Amino acid sequence: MRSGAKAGNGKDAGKNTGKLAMRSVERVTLRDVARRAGVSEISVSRVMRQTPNISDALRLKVTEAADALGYTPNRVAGALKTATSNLVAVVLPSMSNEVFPQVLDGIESVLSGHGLCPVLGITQYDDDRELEVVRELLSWSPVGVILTGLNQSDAIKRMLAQHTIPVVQIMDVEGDPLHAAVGIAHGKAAREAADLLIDKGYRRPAYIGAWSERPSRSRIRRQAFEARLSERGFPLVAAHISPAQSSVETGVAVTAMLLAEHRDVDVIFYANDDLAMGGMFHCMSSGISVPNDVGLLASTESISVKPHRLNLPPS
Amino acid sequence: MRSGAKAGNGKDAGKNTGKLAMRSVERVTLRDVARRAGVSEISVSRVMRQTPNISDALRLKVTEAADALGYTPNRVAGALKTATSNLVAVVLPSMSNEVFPQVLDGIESVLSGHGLCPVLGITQYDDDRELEVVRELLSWSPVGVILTGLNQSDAIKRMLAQHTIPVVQIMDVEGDPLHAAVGIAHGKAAREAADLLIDKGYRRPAYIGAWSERPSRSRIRRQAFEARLSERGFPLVAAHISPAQSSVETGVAVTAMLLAEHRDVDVIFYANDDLAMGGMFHCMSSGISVPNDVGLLASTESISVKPHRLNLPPS
DNA sequence: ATTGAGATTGGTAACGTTGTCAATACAAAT
DNA sequence: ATTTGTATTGACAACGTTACCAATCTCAAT
Repeated sequence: MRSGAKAGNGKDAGKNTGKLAMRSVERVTLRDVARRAGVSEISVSRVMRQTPNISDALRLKVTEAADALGYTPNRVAGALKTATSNLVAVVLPSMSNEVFPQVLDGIESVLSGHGLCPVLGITQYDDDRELEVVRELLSWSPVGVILTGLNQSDAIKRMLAQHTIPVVQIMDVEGDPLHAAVGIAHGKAAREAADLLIDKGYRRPAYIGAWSERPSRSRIRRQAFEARLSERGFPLVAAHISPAQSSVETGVAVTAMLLAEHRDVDVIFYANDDLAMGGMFHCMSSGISVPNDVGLLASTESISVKPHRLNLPPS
Repeated sequence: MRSGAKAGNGKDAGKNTGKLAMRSVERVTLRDVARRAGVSEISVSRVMRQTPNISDALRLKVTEAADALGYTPNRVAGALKTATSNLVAVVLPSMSNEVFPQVLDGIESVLSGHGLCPVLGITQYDDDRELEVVRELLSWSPVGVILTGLNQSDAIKRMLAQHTIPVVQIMDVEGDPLHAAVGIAHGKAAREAADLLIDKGYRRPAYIGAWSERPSRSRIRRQAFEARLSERGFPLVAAHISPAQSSVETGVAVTAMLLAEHRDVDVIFYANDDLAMGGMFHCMSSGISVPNDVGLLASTESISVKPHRLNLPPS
């Protein structure tokens, strides 16, 4: 597969004398730039890194030589020496749920503003895979890790403890973060949703979920929702959790089924956006008026942040 | 901001004697594992890499020591030595358009099956940013690069020419790829769409786009669509390209506006899924029957692949 | 002129790994 | 017993960069 790389290492001694760099087999290094500029390697390094206290003369010589040679710094070497990088490990469970691309988009835009690069790992909600992914990403000495959810396996926590980099856990804040958590208080949000529905006068609520509730966060939302409804005296009239993957189509199908079986339902709480969108489609195409005939609710977001807890030894 | 990392480097000389690794300040290296296992560093390296010709005795000693110390290989050092990595640079213009998360999902799943990691860069459709992103990602010695579209700037092409890694350009195949292209033949697809509509009997087609047609691919689709319609004798009746960002809401609004102004339109071709979904919503909520009153079409995908052209010097 | 405090440059030695070349062990073939 | 071959292990030197000391050099104050 990766053959062909054995490219003839032979006689490439000819210097680039022209202006445009020819295809160079050997990588252009600091040494090459230094030689061409007639300065030391370390000086080139400093110019490239914008270190303070560089004379204009030196800077000029170096940038000229670097441009001429088409020099690209080798961060791998730099990272080895400094034991840091500009990489941030980002571990997400999936890209199918619409929320994760959005989250990733946000992560990327903030990171890139700080000169950092996200390295992506996707676990497919599989704990073993998550361990592998984290191990893989940690081997690149990232400066930080972003994980999804608060309940990583002990193996992962142990592995993270070997490093001193900050860990941010996203999507959930109801629990104990390793360092910091940013996300949704799912239980609180679901209770607020229940309160909202009841306060609005709905009395016969139903719930629709999908895909065996893989992200445990959706299970937490459902349970909190259910519990709060019961507390308030208006328990769930119906609930259907489809084994199918969450999607607009699933939302259409399950909504149709549920409303057919339970004509008295007056509001439906959906596990996520896709399903709710499907519900909306079903109602629109069936002449069911929303929210007059049936109310639809996808989620109440109540984002909060747990501040970074410094990782100090218990004193 | 990134303070606090200056953590006391002091007296942590105590060996890990317990079973659970304590927070170790120093990184565990091959050397540590080797010492503990009573073998050479290179042997540890070989065991970790599953090199052939290793005795079971050695393998056992090494894995035992590695587990005990919680060793994680340092790929940065490995990458420096071997001048290769398991990273693949992935450069996308955006995460907002639903297609890119899907593409990224596909990329990640295939890559991870081969032990590769995507490193992500997002350009926001900005050529300067694309150059920066590519430079940044190349500095990590990826084994390959995935770019979006076929029209990168010359600066980028020159930079890529410095390396010998394969470049895959996605989303478009109508043009000359650097090495290989995988994507949609946009012009062909749009012409087929035009044919399809006319063959189905539609006679008064309209077009809806958004966001100033930022990805030039959508402009290509529109132009090809328009041209083909004219060829067939049924030119566009109306077109509206919203300055707003493409979204379901924009789709609703623009569809409403267009249908109000042009009651005779019998089919609408949308620049993308989001807009079409908005159009669908508008029709459903306005009692317009699809496809009886108006037909809606988002895209005809006609994926093709240009095979890898080996990067040989002209002979 | 002399001194001293920056500012500016360079030399050297790592960082943790792996390719290359040897060295050893051990079995099979003579 | 000797040779040959193969399986297994090790020593050493890089990979390209940067941290850590020096070594100059400049310029103003003594």
